[in-house]
Amino acid sequence: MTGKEKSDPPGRIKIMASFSGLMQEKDFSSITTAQIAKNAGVTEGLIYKYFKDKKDLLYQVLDAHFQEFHEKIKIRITQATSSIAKLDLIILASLEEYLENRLLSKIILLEVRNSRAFFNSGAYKMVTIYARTILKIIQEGIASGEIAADTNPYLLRKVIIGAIEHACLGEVIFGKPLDIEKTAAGISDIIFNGVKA
Amino acid sequence: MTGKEKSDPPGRIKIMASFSGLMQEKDFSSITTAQIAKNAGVTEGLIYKYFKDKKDLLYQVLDAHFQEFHEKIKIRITQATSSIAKLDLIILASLEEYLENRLLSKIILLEVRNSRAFFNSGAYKMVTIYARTILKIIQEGIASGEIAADTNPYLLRKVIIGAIEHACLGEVIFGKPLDIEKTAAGISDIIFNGVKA
Amino acid sequence: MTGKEKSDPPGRIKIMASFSGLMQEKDFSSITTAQIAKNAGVTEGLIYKYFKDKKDLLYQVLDAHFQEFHEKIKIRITQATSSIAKLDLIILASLEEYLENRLLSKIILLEVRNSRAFFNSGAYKMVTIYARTILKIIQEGIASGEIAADTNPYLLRKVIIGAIEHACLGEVIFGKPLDIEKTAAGISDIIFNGVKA
Amino acid sequence: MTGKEKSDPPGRIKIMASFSGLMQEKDFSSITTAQIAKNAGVTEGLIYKYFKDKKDLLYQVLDAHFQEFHEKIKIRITQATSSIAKLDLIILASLEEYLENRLLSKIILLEVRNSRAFFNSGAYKMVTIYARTILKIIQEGIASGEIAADTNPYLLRKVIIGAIEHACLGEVIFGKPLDIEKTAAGISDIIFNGVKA
DNA sequence: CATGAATGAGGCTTCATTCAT
DNA sequence: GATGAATGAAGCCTCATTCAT
Repeated sequence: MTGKEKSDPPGRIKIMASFSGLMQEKDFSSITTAQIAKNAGVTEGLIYKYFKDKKDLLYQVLDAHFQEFHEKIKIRITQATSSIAKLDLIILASLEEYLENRLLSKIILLEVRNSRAFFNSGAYKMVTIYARTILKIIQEGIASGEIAADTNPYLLRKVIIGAIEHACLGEVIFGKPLDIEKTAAGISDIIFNGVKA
Repeated sequence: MTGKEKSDPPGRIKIMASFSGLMQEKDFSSITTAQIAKNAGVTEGLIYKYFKDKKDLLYQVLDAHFQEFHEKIKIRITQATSSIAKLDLIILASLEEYLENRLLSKIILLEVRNSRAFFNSGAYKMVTIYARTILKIIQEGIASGEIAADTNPYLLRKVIIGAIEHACLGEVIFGKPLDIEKTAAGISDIIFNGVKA
Repeated sequence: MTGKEKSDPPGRIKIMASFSGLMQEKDFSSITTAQIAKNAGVTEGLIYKYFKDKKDLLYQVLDAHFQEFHEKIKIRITQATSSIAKLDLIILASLEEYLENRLLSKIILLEVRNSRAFFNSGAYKMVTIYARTILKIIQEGIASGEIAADTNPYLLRKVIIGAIEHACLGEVIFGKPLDIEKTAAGISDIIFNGVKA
Repeated sequence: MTGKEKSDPPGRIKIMASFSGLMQEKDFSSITTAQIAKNAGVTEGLIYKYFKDKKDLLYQVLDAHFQEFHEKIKIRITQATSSIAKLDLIILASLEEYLENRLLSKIILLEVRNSRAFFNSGAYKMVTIYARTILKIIQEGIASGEIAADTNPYLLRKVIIGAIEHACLGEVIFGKPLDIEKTAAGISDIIFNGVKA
């Protein structure tokens, strides 16, 4: 329905797949166009038929992945009724996705922050939308009285996203296994109930 | 008192200063040895008299900054008595330092995660010590009954560090100003008291 | 007929030619990639599209020259019938080739010995084949009774090759002219008849 | 008696010794002044107090070694009476020295040929003297009727030196052990008696 | 739709060498 | 007699990118 997958030429698809694969193992700046092409069974030149740039390729791939990610989250949220339940779901779903989809998490956690250009990219909009979704739920929670009225919604969002991202770091960087459900529940518990005895 | 700065040759000092300065504006991989040298008023070759590598330069500079950072935090912590007060202080001090010392925060928040090599570097040990300090305080808090007994200390640490780091991101990347004290208080409030109404 | 020159891209050919030319005047380590490229009318980068290394370039060029060299020798040998006549031919042909083909002789006489890496290169195999050819002829000579039965074939080979190589040194290094036929005949006479009165 | 060893300053001696040692393992161009200095327990600058050049250092070291080498040979020769016996001795002694004194052989067999500059160096004179010694003995042999009258003495010398050097190559490059006496006897036999049946 | 030859800018690093102290 | 800080030139190599076919 996005109108993209329809008639994409084989070369384009191969390139994106190749790049996605490489991003699983290495970081952006250490992946060369030569590798991308070779890995895709395509010539280097072809990359520039479909992508303005190496960066453009990154953004387009990221875009595709993120779209999928956000779609999934939106669907799951509808299953929850209370705001807190929704946020719980987001925390859980985000952890799941981050860990399952290494490409996405690596880009969001590691790569993308390095490049100011990213923040002007289309891909960044998706991140923004994700963040806005969270913000809205928080605000609804405050409005509905579920969340304390004096809570700064922006700050809460930061704590939530920060917790999610940091919780994934060890896994993403060192490959340490992580019990997703326990972690999600724990984060949620800390943030909603506080840790004070 | 660290016994390091004493007899360091001028060139070495200039190089480190130059690099520190450049890191304020650009990210590691887009800083060239040529720039470092020019900016230091030194020849490129001299860099390799004092540093094995461009990376080695990064680590040594980071090391110096982090040492200072951790030193300050340790001193301030002693002023607090309760564990929660100590954690409050750490949150505040970390925010302050991160924002004041752009070099440090950029390296920790952005650069360093990209390089697996970093985790074998001496500089990483410092980060570990910082993390351990936080963990200890949490454990003391649990032992003393200040913090809920069923709290997972590792997870709490993740939430705290994640919150701190994420709270700084906007400032670090976009230069958005941040009210440090309010932010610190807010994070603390969320984490210790919870946001549930 | 070797099936190599057919579809070699122009750049590759130019680079090899340029390098061959430069080797005529200078020694390997004092030839720079910049010179090679300039002399070839090509950019430096292109070298690394076709050759892994500067060394790789050397080996591939050497390989091509040596192949030709050995081919010629083999053909000429068939014209001789006795073993001694064959060795005479080899001595003559080797001298001729060495002096005509400065590149080859310089590499074999001077450069190549410096680099242990050479002995693992494909080019070294060719040298081995050349040496083996000589050894076989000697052994045939011994078997057929032309050469004294108590001759150590390996040592004789050493003396032959040593004589050839040393005889060329003056020419190769100082450009002293050399009467090839007389020299060949002289070497042959010394080795086969001995110099004892 | 050469007037050198007398009051050589310690630094000079250390540098030469260090360099000699390094030449045992590596080749000239891959030994750096930094290594020489470090290995000598001296600063790089000091090298240039005593030697014009890195090359100059090479030549002076070579000179010392060669002088010793030639001295030994001269003494041994006097023990022989006939010219052929003398040449036999030279072949044997040369093989011995080459193999025992890796530095010397490596320089003569491998390094030195690469550099035209060498042939203007003082060290080259020594090689010349060595060569001239051999030539003289050959000429005496011809005059005395020991060696065939129609022998070209220059060519014979080439064959002799070529045989010696080539015989050592395998040992020097690959470390293949060599039975010196047998080899010397074999070379002598081939050259003086010929190999024709 | 795709190839593949070629570019060019610049990156990091090495090293012999000098000179003030 | 020796140090050690600093230089500068150049070397090899990498890589994103373009363009004619």
